[in-house]
Amino acid sequence: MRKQKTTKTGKGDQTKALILETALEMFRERGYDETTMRAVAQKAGVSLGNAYYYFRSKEYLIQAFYQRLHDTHLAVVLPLLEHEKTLKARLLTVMRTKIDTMKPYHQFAGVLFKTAAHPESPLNPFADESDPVRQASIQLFAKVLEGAKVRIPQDLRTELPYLLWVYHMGIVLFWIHDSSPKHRRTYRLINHTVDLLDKLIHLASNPFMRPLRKQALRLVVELRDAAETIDDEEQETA
Amino acid sequence: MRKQKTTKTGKGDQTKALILETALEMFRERGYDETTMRAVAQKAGVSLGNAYYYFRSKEYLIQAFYQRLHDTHLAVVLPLLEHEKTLKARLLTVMRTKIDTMKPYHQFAGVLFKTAAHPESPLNPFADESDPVRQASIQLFAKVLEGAKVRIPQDLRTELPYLLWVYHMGIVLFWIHDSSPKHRRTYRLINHTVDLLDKLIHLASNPFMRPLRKQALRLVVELRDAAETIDDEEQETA
DNA sequence: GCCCATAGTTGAACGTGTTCAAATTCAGCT
DNA sequence: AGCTGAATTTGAACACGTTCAACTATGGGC
Repeated sequence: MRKQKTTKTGKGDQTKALILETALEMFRERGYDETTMRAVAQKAGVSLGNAYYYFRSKEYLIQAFYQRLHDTHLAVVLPLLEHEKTLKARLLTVMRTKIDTMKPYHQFAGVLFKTAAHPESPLNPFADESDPVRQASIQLFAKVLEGAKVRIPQDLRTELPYLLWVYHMGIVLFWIHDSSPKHRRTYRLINHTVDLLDKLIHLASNPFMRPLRKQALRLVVELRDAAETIDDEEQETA
Repeated sequence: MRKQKTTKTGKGDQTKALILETALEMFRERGYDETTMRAVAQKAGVSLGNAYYYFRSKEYLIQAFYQRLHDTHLAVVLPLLEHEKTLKARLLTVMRTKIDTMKPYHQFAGVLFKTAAHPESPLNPFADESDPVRQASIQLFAKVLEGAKVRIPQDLRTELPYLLWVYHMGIVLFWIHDSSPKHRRTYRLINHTVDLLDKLIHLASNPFMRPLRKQALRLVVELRDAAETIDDEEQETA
């Protein structure tokens, strides 16, 4: 009675998937701005209005892009992580493969951040606790930590996945702006920052750093909570 | 012969200023998205095309907003700085007045960052070495440092104005997203981060931190240089 | 077999930012 | 006074994202 709705929602899902595939393909080939909703609809063989029936706006197509990207990255990085035991090596692997995965979308990614940085945008990666992609991404950094043979105090260990995710967002932001050949600058930045991060984490784990560490972590928690509460009222307005 | 071109460029400057004033006023009252170029042109008493003759795009109107904001902030903060002697107090003063100054534009500011975060945007505050507003803003933090009675090693002292500017950008970013009453959260964040920054600067100035400090500063310089070189090729395309 | 609520689909229409060829004004020159 | 080229100004036109009232298909209930 409630399970056998094969056609009811089935048709819609199919059309939605078709539009999404078409859009992502065109984004990859021509970039975001150069891909019009009309062109997507036409190539997908549906009407313009139909595309808007499934995606409230052009921006919402980007959310699907986030998801796709993360899945691809996971598939690449998880097997590689099994061979790396130190925190530094594991972080390096994650960051390098992340950039590798994003490469085909370099042009497209610029727009991604432009819209994501807007507070009212539904794509703002810092808002909306329930965003599954972000949670999954933070989860990956938790896994990076778990598998590493390193002693880290519990208070820091709790917040580190989130902090590493923020760091990783920073690297991505740099990569978006990086027009050097083969994005060498970004890879070099990853090498340097991971090395530095590794040292900082060890320093912060030192017992005599405890008071300063505690203070910094309190701040981090406050920031994170604020980010999650923010923009709540704007859901109604939209 | 070359000084007396009163009317030649004078007329244009006048029209340009008129359009700008009108636009900023409407931005403040209705927000950026709700202010159309047509409305600006009409209120300014010029044609739509004329507005585009002086401002290549709607975004270019924002650049003037940056400038205006900084000038206002300077006028407020410079007198106040004369009474503050410690680094911490001086930083607090600068940051608090910054938010005070921006308050009337809270809604508008969201869009500002949205466009500014786009790598190809002419407003990207990290690109374009020659951006005068950014230089002036960094200069303010240099002044904050100069007037403070604190011993800081030369290598750090050189980079600190830039680093403080980046920090200040982070606070502004938070403020844009902050919908708490009277932006209390932002002011609280400023209190906490300035306190932390003060401690970190003292820690980093400690002789035994020298190697780590050197490494971190090398990274900072590289990042800064990269940001300045970036997006150069895109000037042609635009 | 008919009905109807719901899911799905359509394309015209709106308002927007932006472009551009043409018209107009203006200062200096003859 | 008239000419010339540059600066300025115009408004129609374009392409786009988005909305919406209307239409069609579908499948479960009688």
